Amino acid sequence: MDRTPEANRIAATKSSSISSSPAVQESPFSNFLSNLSPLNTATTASYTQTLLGTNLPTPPVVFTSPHINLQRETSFLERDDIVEAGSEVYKECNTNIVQIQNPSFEEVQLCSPSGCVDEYLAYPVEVDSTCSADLRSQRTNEVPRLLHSGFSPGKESNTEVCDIMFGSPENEAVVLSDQAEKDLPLSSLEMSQAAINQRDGKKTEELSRFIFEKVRESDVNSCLVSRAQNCGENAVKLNRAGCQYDEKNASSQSREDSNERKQRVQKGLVKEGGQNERGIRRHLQFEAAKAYKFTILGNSESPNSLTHDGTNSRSPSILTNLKSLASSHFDNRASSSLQDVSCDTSQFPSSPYESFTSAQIGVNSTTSAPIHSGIGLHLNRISRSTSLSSDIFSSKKSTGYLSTPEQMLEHGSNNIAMNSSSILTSAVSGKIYVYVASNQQESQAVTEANSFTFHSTDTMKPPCHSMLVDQEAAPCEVGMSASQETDEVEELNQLSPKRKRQVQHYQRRDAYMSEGCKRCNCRRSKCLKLYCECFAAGVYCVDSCACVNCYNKPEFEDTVLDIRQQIEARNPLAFTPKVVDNAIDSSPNFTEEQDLTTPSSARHKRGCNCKKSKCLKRYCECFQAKVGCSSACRCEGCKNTFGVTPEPVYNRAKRWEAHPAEKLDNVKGAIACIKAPGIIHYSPTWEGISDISKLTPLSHPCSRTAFSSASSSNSAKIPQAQLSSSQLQPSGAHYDIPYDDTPEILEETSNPTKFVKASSPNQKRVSPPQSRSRLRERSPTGLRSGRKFILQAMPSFPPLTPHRNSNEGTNEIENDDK
DNA sequence: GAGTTTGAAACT
DNA sequence: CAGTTTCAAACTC
Repeated sequence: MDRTPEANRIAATKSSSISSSPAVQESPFSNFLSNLSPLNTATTASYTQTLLGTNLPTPPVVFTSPHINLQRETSFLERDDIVEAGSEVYKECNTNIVQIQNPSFEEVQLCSPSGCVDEYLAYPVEVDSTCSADLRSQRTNEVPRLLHSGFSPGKESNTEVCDIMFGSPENEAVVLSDQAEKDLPLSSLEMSQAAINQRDGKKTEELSRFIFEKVRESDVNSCLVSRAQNCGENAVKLNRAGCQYDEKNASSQSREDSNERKQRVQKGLVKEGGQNERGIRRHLQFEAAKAYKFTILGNSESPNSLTHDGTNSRSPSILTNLKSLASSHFDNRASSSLQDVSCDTSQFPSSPYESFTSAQIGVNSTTSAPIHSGIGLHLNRISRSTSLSSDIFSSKKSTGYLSTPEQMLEHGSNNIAMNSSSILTSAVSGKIYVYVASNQQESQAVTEANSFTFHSTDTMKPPCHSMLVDQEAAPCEVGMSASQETDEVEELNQLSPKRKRQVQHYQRRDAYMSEGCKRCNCRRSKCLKLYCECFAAGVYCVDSCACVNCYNKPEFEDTVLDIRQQIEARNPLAFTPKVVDNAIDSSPNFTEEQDLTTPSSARHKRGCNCKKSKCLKRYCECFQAKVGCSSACRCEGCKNTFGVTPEPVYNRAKRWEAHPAEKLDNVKGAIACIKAPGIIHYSPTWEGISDISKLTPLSHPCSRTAFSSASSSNSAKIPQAQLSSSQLQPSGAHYDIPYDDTPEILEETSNPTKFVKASSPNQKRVSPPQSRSRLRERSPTGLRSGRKFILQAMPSFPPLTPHRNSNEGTNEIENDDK
């Protein structure tokens, strides 16, 4: 294999203790960063291994949860130990994961590099996200390397799992044996075979029973979470491997087909729709496909280099990884969230694990699950935030779409692999960009979707999957808090009977059409523009759509992908969830007390721009999403009262007008919050720090409410003195604060007349919608991307705080300047 | 169901 | 980047 300059550089970097610069090398902070950064060690090592063909030990891709360690103020020495220990832990955990052994507390500790169980419980998102890779974000080689770093589950485990999951080898389709001879990655094929088996109803019960039992055995949530940390990553690797196979064996054919289709499409000769996908809405596997394209086609690495380990490629441990993911996701908050938002929960299997895993592997069950869209997608509207669930069903949909084994071979493996990848990347997505490329804004921005997607469980509408498949109108239950329902009932009672019926009609329609259940009616956009709700939501149109000349169908996948890429080129966040959960979106350090399913915590990411509807009609995206308008909105005469958190800005404005003194108190509170070591100190991430900006007169100064996205542009106005006294962590985020999400409250203080008009304060948006997002995207990269961000966002500002680590931060800046 | 309104998306 | 056009959903009648 040719060694590219990049490879040489990395190899050299590896041998030189992985330091980006001499200056950094000398910095304790940089060492600290290196220890915290999986890519610095694990990825680079794995990549080096791949390039050099050496048999280096499996790199310790152990996410040492910088947050926790910072929170606990782990010393550098401790961190070194942890990282080193992580190498062993990594292997240990892999073994345990594959074998699905009964977890023990010791194991939990092993899997948790910092030795703390609660850390991952407290930061499930971080844990998951760090283990995931948004393949779409692979602007660098980092992720591919990471994904293909040595993961070699035990053979016994392979056999065990494979046999149980897919039956004995003799029962397998020819595909498997053929692939086995070639020693090709079998992940996707196995998935395909599993789907076939499941479709035939041969293995469903056995599979489900196995999964559920195994999951029950692993009943220690914390362990599952910890496992998911590694499993998520490994699963991504495996999925990636599956995509590889697709690339090698299936993509050429499909690409020919797609090119041909594209040509026909351009000529308008293609007959839209196909029998094979009739009645089935399949999730667009944009991210997977994009990742596949990028990493395979656009990456300098040859496909072969991507898979350096046959065992890796064909490891069935993806299933166990999936299980672990499922376990982790259903664990604690995640499980409740998914269940809460379930669409027709009666159709769910008794066990969420069972349901989740079954869906993932393409079981053609009757399980009805949420679809949500994708980038992961993901309900570009509300439901899109349910990437997890939606992606789950994308797999199932693919299964349905591919009705024959031949199809599975030709398309299925690819699709399923991508689906799997999608599942994993989106479900556990979040902050992989931290380890990808600190300056990959687009990647980060796009990755945000994943993060939001997974996090915004509160807003997810279970994709009425059965409906999508069966084309039967099984109304989704609109996720809504009890209080919200009560309010709506009261409002409804006050309406005239006629109006009441109308409202009820809309509510029913709402429920039915709630994200994932949408049908478009496009006529001129060919369903290839964001006008099309299906396209925007990352799903293919279904037969029940009334669209005309629709190209948003599986057979036009390449076209769809191309169009989507074009759109994303214009706006990287175009396909990200429009509604995000404040709690999740804002910070990974949310607590158990925070109900992720509370719509009130959601907000429209970019905000609406209503002029006449007063945000009281469905024209308003906020209203449609049943979320309150936020500072991100530029609406006029806003009367949107949806949501409690964030409180509608206009309400806050009014309140502040009425109680200017309260504003001052809250400013003080905000400052106090910044200063509070016990509150801010534990969260070294940007997200956590950004919470400061969410202080509102009505909420606790340190609560994660009423996020003000619009404040970012004004954030530079924050007095440095306020921050200089803070106990912020020495991460990049530390310096991000004043330049991004400046507390709206602070600005309002100096401009009390700002809210005379009952409208969103962000009518005068200073920065593009994605600007803030990008900044915030960059920020969570925290330790990794801090330097980049510092350069870009605050080149002229000195370190803001006398924090003990401020010197390191200064060094970082200085180093970057050099 | 036709026509109108609305606001996001796309375009210039 | 602001203004305009296009588009499809939402809404009204």
